[in-house]
Amino acid sequence: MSIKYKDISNRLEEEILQGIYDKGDKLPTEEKLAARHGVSRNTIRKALEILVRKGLIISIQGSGVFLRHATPQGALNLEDFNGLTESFSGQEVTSEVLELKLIRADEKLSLAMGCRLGAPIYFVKRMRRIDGVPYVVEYAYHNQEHIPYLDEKIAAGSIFRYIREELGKEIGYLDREISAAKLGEEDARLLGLQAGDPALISTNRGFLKNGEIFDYSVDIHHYQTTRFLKLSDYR
Amino acid sequence: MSIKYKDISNRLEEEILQGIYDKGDKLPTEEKLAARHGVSRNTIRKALEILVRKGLIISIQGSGVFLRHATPQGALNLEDFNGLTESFSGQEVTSEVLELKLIRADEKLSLAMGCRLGAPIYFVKRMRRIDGVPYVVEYAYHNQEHIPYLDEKIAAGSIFRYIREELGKEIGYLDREISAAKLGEEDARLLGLQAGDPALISTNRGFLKNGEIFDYSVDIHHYQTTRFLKLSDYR
DNA sequence: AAGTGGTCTAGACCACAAG
DNA sequence: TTGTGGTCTAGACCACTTC
Repeated sequence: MSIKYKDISNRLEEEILQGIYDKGDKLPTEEKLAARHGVSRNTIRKALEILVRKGLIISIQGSGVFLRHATPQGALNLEDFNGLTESFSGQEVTSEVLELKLIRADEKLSLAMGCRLGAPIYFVKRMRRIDGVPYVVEYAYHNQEHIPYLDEKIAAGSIFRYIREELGKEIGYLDREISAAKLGEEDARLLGLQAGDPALISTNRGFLKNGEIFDYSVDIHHYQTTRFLKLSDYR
Repeated sequence: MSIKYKDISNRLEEEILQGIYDKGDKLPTEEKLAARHGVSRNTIRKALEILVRKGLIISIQGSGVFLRHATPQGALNLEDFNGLTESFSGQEVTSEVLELKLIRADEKLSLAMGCRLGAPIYFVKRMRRIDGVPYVVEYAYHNQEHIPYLDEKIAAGSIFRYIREELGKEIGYLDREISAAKLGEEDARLLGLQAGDPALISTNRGFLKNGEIFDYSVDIHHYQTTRFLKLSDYR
C-alpha cells in the first residue's frame, strides 16, 4: 500500500511549502520531474493534478507549471479534507466534547445515513477552537457498525485520523452542503455571538471506500472566522 | 477542438439524466464503455472521473460504477460552474442589470484582479432571480483587456457563455471563497430580506487558460434559497 | 523551430468484491 | 476463481507558448 502518485504529490507539496521552487515560481518540466522520481510522465501528471486541485499550482499549456502562493490564510480548502486538526497544523486546535452518547437511528437519521431504522449511532457534540478562538460547533453522527467504539478521549482528538489510522478504514468520498442560517440561542452562546446572527453551516456525509456512510454531521461555523475555499479547473 | 473524454463525459451525463441506467443503478464496466465508444479504457476513466466529481456516479473498486441520484435539488454544485443559466436549465433564470459602467482599477481592485493600476474594468451589478424568486445580487468586475465589449443586453444573459462562445476565450480555472455575513440595507432590500439577516457570499476569481484573471465577482446569495454542494473523492 | 503541457493508446499487473 | 476498478508504463501525436 504505497501509491506512487500520492507519495510524489505529498513530497512535492512539502517542497513547495518549504519554498524550494520559489525562485522563478516555476516547477521543473513534467519530463524532468518524471526522470527525477523515476516514474512515467503520466504518474507525474496525476501527482500534479492533485496539487492543482488543492490550489498550490497552476498548469499553463505550452508554458509550464507555476506556483500560486495565493491561498488565502485561514480559509478551509474544501478539497483538502483531513479535518481541522490537519488543516490548521501549526495552530492549536482544541475540541471540547459537550455530549457523547449512543442513540438509535430514527427515521430522519436512517434516511440521512442510509442505515436501517434503530441502528446504533454515536452522537457527538463538540465545540472546537483554534488558538482558543471559537471556530465551530459540531453535531456528528457515527454509525456504530463502522465505528464500533468511541469515547471522550478519542472524540477530543481527530475522529478522522482515528478512523484511518486506528480502525484502518479507508475513506472514499466526502460530501458537503454549505448554507447560511440564523444562529439559535445555544449555538450563539457557544460561539460568543448573538441569537439571530449569521451562521455558516456545513452539512457533511462521509463514505467509506465501499460506499457505506460512516458519518453524518452538521458544523455550525463562526461566520467571522470561517471561510471555505474551492479552487477548480474548468471542465 | 473536440476532446474525446469531455464528449463522452457529456454523453454519459445526458444518458444518466435521462434515466437510461436506472435499472440496477449500475453502469456498464469500463471495458464495455471503452469498446462501445471506441476509445481506450484510460479515456473512459477520464470521462468517468468528471462525473464522479460532479457527484453523478460513484466508483467502487472490484464492484462497479454506480449511480448516485442523491444530488439535492436546487443546490449549486461547486464543481459545475457554467453560471446560473446552465445550472438551472428548466427553470427561468432572469438577470436584471442594475448598473453597468466602465471604471478604472484602483489599488484594491488591481490587486484582486492582478491587473495594472488604472486598467479599464467593466463593473456590472445584477439582480438575478430564479422563477421570479430573488436568488443573488452580483457585483462583477471584468477586465476590458480580455472582454473588450459588454452591454446591457449581454449582461442580461450568461456572461460566461458570452466569453466562451462569442469571444472564443477558454476559461481555465475558477476560484471561489465562501463566507457568511450580515446583509447591508441595499442588498437586503433587493433580496426581500432585512438588514442584518444572514447572507451567503461567494467571492470569485475567473482565470483564462493562459492564467490571466478576466473576472472578479462578489455574489450575495439569499440565505434561504441557496445551498452550495461539494462532492469529493478523498485524497 | 524548439519547448512544454494536453490528449490518447495498448497493454500489464495489482487490489478488492462477488460468485 | 473470475470480474471489476485502481495504478503504472512507454510512447505517440497535438496545441500552445516562447524564442
